[in-house]
Amino acid sequence: MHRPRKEMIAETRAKLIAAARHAFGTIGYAEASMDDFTASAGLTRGALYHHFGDKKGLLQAVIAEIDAEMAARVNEVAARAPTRWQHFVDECTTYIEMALEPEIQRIMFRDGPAVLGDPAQWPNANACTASMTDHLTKLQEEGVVVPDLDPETAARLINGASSQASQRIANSDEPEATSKQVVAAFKQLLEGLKSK
Amino acid sequence: MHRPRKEMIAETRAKLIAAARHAFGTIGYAEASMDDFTASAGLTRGALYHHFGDKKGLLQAVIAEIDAEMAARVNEVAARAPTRWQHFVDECTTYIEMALEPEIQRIMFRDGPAVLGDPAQWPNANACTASMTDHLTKLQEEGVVVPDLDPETAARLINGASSQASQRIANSDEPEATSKQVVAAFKQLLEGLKSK
DNA sequence: CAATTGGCATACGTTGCGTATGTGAATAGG
DNA sequence: CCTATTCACATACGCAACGTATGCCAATTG
Repeated sequence: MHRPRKEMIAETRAKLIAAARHAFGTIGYAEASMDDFTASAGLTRGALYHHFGDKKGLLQAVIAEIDAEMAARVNEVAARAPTRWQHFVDECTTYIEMALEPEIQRIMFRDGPAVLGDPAQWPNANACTASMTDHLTKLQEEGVVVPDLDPETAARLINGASSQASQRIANSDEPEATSKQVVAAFKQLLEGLKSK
Repeated sequence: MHRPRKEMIAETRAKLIAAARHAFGTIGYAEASMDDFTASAGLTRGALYHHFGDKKGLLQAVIAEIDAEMAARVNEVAARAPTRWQHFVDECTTYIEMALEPEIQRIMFRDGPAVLGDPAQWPNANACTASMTDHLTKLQEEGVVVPDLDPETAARLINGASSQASQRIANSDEPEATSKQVVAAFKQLLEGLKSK
């Protein structure tokens, strides 16, 4: 039996990531005690250090997992939409919607950058931006978007606006009403990219 | 003599804020040992707890100080500029320039939000956004900016894009070239706010 | 079947935070 | 001018969390 061994290891890693993800997403990275959340997974810090080196390493693993999920969801929505521009806009709004989830907001937009630095430099967590950059490039080739514009730069700026958008909605007293305002303002900004 | 007493207290506060600001701005909030940076100011944690309650309280004080400085610099640049729209754009680019400083980036855009939460909810640190909101409101009244747009919401989104802009420039291999690209893309986004 | 690898736990030392308590100097009152 | 009180700040203590060093047992390899 070769499988059980490998499977147990993979399961341990998965359990640690899941427990950490929950802890980081609720009480936050700094407040999450390694003793506590490893215990909640039926393990100890020994397993954590063995697999991830340190607390930061585990955070990286959690972020990689979330990033993959986000990219999958964005690509899913990507399929339908009449025009490519509409497709691009939908992609952005989907991104904002996802960022509304407290777990994603906390890990990807607050604690992540504070602990690991500029998200643009993260190794395994740029799928969403990459996708947006792709679309912008193609829209440029089609003449929909102004030519003198670096696609990745634009994608990063839009990402920044998106995360603020989500935060504003999430912290609002009336999320519904605020959401309409925020998305409207966001789309207005995107209009600036179009050629006339 | 009533002054010496009051002055000593104010000096102590100032020394703590300065020492903390330097530590937070260089090694970061989490890594900054209260014992270390209070000692570097010739004091102990006793003084810190007396004046600021805890480490977070001191961070708030540091942030309030930086915010005031940033607002002052923005308002300074604000004076000249032919049109109000140009004035607004200059304000934004000045903001981006300021955010290039490692200390500001680290404290205001990375550690600050992680420790204290959404900057929009900070008590004494919204002078810049308030100023931008003001200008947007007036530009709307003048018909330069599209009418159906919440000014504060727009200001927040722009802030998000600005901070990303600064980070991209700061982490670039060729800051000069990148800066041109980033500012161009940023201005392009702002174009979207104008009425046609 | 013996040897070895490695996944994970246990044990220890260190560091940093928060609180409770102490002290000396400046102020206020008589 | 002398005493009492306040208050700015230091010292001392306990606790929690991290990182490392070490140990153990099961699974693999030959």
